[in-house]
Amino acid sequence: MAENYNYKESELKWRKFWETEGIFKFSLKNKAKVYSIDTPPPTVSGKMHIGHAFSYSQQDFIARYKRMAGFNVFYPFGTDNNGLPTEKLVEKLKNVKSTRMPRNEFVELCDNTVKEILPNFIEDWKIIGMSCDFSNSYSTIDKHCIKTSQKSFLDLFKKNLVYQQTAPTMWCVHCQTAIAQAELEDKELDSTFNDVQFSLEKGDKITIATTRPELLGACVCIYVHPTDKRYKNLIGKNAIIPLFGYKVPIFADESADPEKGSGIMMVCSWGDKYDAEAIAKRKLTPRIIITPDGKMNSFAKQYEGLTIKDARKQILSDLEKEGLLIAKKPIKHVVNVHERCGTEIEFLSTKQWFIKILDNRNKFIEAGKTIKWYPEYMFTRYKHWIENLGWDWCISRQRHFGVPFPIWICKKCSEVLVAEESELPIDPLEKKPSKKCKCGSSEFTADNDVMDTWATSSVSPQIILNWAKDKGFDASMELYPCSLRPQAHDIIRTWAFYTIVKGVYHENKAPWKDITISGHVLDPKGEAMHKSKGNAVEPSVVLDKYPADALRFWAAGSKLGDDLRYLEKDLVTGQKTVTKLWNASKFTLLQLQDFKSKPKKLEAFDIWILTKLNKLISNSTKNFDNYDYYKVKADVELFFWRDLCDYYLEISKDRLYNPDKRGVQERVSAQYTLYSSLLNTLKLFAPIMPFITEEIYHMHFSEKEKIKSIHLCSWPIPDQSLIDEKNEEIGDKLIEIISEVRKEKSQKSVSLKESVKEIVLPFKESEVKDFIEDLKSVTKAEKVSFGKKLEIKL
RNA sequence: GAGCCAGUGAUCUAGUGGCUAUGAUGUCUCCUUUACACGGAGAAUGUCGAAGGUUCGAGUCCUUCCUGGCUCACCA
Repeated sequence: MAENYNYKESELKWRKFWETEGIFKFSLKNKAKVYSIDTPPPTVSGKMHIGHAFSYSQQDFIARYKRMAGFNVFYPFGTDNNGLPTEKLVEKLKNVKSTRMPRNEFVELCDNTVKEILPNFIEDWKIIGMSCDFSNSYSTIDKHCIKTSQKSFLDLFKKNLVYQQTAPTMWCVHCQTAIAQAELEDKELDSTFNDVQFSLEKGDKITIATTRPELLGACVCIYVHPTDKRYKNLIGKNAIIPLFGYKVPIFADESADPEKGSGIMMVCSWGDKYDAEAIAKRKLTPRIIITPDGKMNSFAKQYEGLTIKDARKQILSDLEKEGLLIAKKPIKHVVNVHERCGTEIEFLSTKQWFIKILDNRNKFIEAGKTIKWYPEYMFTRYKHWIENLGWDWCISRQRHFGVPFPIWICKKCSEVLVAEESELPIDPLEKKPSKKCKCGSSEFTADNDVMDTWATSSVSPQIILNWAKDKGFDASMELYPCSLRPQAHDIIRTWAFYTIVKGVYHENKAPWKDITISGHVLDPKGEAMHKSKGNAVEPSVVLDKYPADALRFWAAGSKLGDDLRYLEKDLVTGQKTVTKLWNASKFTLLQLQDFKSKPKKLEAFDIWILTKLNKLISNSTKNFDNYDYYKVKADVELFFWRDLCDYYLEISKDRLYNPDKRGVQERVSAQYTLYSSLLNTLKLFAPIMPFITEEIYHMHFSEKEKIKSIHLCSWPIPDQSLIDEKNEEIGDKLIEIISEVRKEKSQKSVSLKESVKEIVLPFKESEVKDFIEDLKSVTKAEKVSFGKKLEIKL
């Protein structure tokens, strides 16, 4: 055995071994119960980030445990590479603008770029030791996924759960597409709260406070609260819009808050959701003033063509010139921005596809209740999100690289014709429908729109299910619901929620039995990591310096749902544990070279450590079953470091080194104990540190156990016959004595090797006699006697 | 504004009613000991956020408050 462990060499070696030997390949022949994991397909970006390394490690602990625990683990790997995030990446990598090139060229460029970067991207997941079946990887833009996604749409269409509507929807003027509520983010911006003077027909003046003066030309009516005494006389009158000069009616409406601003509110098309509701309620004709690319249109008169920002500036300055700007207070306010680009969202009236979700909120909450959430409180977050939903799910995007809607629109009667399931996957821009429209016409147009990326990733359970079926999956293997959905908490409102929606609509039940939610990685100060903040840590940099096992060991240090700070010292601790395993194994395996048969009888201290080991196995099993990998990590670490290395290895040395003095059977007993303790420690650590455990396993145990990978070994079962509480209690007391002797030597600045003349033990001889020889050797005591009080005579 | 989570030695952390509160990192002292100095032995450091309450007994349960983080909402 080499002096030092070369993790770089070793990790690469085992990664290749697992792949060429197909260790994690899903087996159709395996008749064991299936444990299926609805793995998150990471969005293809340049590189894996540390948050990925963290949460994917956590799910891999579970996958590896379940595999050892005897399940036939179905653990496919996928990547999410369609839709806006992929387009953004391609635009950045290739320095292009999708709006400035032909659509098909851009789509092709996306396709090629994804193919180009995918292998390297996936490699990062292999490096951290993910035990997915990489021979079966899906991509959300591949034919199979497009088919599954389009099939989902057809099913919703048939069930009347999807509809197309022209209405004000949230719009990103930068990405030039509609977006969904879940894609909003808060951003605090500097702005001004402006008191603007409006005139009434008879020359009276009123003041309205607004943060959005550029929408003056979009104002269609004015609200005051019905009980607001100040403004009772305004109701029913008209107001004249400053700078624009047209008249709008003044209504009484509950939605005007007398406390806010001047208590008078202008309704514009559209400042927010409530404006849209107000205009619909009053049946007013909207004055839509913003173009899809964020400029002012002809309603803005002299401001036409300006950007929103410029129009705001110009209008404010003109108001000021006219003496109509009564006050301008600087404020900080929080606005909704598009999460992908940070642009403030607008409301535009466009034709979009929506999946009905508002009507069935209760169903989604009920379905959520049938899933076991780890940690439990994450369900509350899910529930609150649903309770606060304000919109149906807008799934159409005015983009290019994504799943096309499997529909055509009749040129003559505008009827929607949907594709047949057998035609899928289909691009209606390239293929004509196989039948005529109801009206007899065969002239159709197809939509340029594509689906929201979540519309596809939300069918990930169906993607892997259909895929398994295609591969000849035995129908008796229950795949839906999946056993587990692992993901991070930032996408509860998107991925988890949308997948449950689709599950309820397509299969009438929740998509998984369990869901585990990982936290985020924070910087050393406990703040969120952002590339722009410069505090992000790259896994490749970490892995250049530390073993992947150390990274995983660190990731095992926090419980599900908890955020974890990235502190380099924790990686050092992980690395030390790897080294310690190597060194302890070096010693142990050397002692095991001639170990063949079981001992006739176990020595007292051997029973002591085996008792602790079997209790540890029992607890670790329980903890892993509850997804409490952090407890397993902490318990095994403590057992290994303290009980096994600090105490037992030292205790066993005399018997191992001096069989002529201590007896051959006594040595065999120690060998047996070491074999069992080390092998089981390795197994317990294997899900967390797969590389070092595999390395050590292959140095000795694979030959004896006849299983080609530690990750295919069965999870240890506690041997109740080896648990001896009485023995453990006495052993613990003697461990304390050993500790006292060490303390005494340490305080006297004497080496631990130094012999002790006599130890007087505060026990009855009969009670501890089986331990005495080992106690004498480990403490280097020349003589042991028994008395009332502990005495250590150096 | 609402909800959720958390507040334990210098730092991070375990601990869901019961002996002198766990472990790690850091600090200090000692030990080159035949697995390991990426080690070992030991020491010091805690009014368990605050105040009340329940209980024979509370870090652990309840109430209120304070602080931090997250999520959602408001954002004329």
